[in-house]
Amino acid sequence: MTARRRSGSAARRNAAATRERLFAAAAAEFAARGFAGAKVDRIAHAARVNKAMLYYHFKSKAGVYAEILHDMFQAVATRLAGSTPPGSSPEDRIRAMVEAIAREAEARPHFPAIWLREIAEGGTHVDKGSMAIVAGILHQVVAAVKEGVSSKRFVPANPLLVQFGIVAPLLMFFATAPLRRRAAGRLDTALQLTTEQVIAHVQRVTLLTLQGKHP
Amino acid sequence: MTARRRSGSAARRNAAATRERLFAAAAAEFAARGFAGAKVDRIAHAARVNKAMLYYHFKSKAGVYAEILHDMFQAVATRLAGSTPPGSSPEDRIRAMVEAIAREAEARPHFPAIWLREIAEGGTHVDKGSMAIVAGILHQVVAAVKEGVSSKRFVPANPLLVQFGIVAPLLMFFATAPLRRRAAGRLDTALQLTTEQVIAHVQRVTLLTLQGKHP
DNA sequence: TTTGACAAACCAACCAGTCAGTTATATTAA
DNA sequence: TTAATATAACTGACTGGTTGGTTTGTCAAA
Repeated sequence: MTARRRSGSAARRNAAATRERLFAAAAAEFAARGFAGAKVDRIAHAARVNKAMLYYHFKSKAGVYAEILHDMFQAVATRLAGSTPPGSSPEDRIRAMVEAIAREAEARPHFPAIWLREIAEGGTHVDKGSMAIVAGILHQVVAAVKEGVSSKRFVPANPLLVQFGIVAPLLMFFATAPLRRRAAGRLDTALQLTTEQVIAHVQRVTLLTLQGKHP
Repeated sequence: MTARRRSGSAARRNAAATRERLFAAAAAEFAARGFAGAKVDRIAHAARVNKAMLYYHFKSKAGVYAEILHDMFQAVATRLAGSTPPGSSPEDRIRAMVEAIAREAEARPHFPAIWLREIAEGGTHVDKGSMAIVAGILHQVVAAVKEGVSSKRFVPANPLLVQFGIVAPLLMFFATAPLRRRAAGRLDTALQLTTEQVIAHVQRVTLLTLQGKHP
């Protein structure tokens, strides 16, 4: 036992936990208000610590943000790598891509809104390292399409459009989740969706596009 | 001729033109930096007028923003209304929807980024009037899908997912245009795209989804 | 001479980041 | 075991700079 603490009360000092709370509060704040709209004071308040703690645990406001971005993209890349064993078919790799993004977006509620904003802003805050991870992820789609085409499983298609067809609807779906929850009452029940339905739909659309004939 | 002006020089006073410049500068600023990140001083400077002019011509920073949003959505709605005569087939209405958004996004370069951010933010800044216009646009997809299904032209599909499948890739494509232009050199030529290609692709994907069988 | 279009200067509020301390806990010494 | 010491974790209060918005006055045109 390394730390003796007063029985029945939470630890009053715990650097790792505090850092974690700051990180989570910052992610929520950035997702809801964007980098410029996010206030350090509000993040600290939500994490129940003094603002100075953010500067104790992180380099700066921009520093936390960069770390959140990196963590986000790394999570997708890791999940993707773990779900596509070498030798997977192009179809499976497309399916895995859809699922990896969707699952990670569901697990990290702030992920989609932050990514969407970053796209709107032209990736201003994305550092080299994070950019490399994203490029790596996107490259996998290019590779899968290319392989599918050369093995005659896929009709030729612009990989960038395939990208957008996967990433954009997923991000939009998960980013609008809070909005749709708020409108749940007024919303037609036919418009309510589960993650599974969304994954299945995007997988189906993407593969239809890649395999299908022109209508 | 209502205004006499010094020969060879631009009019020094022209309320309509000034207002227009402010409007355009504000749209660019909001698109590039978001509402919170946008600075009134920078907008005024870009419009080559004093900051006080923004408050002379508009109610407030939020006021200009609301007007830009309204103008944006109104433009899409108007174009859409003009391109779908009563009696159009569901297919044509889907095609028209794709084209209306794409054309208007191309005509107003700030449109996609602003819309994307607004989605990420849960429509915080969207007033009642604009919201009604958006709802009207989105309702047309619901109606087209419903009609297509009941006339056996379409396979049943969740209209919300069809929405996302249309709007999201289009917005993402046009919002990343500046980014892609910047990376033009490093980008594979195979990844370069024209508006026509994008429209055709999204139309094709959407109709494949609505007509196609499960792969 | 009146008025609409404009700018300089100003203000109060806000905000990222800092700093001089304070307190809880771990370590060491006796 | 305990007292003394060290230091990691933390806070309140502050600052310099920024920003949305206002006020007051100027100037061109009718």
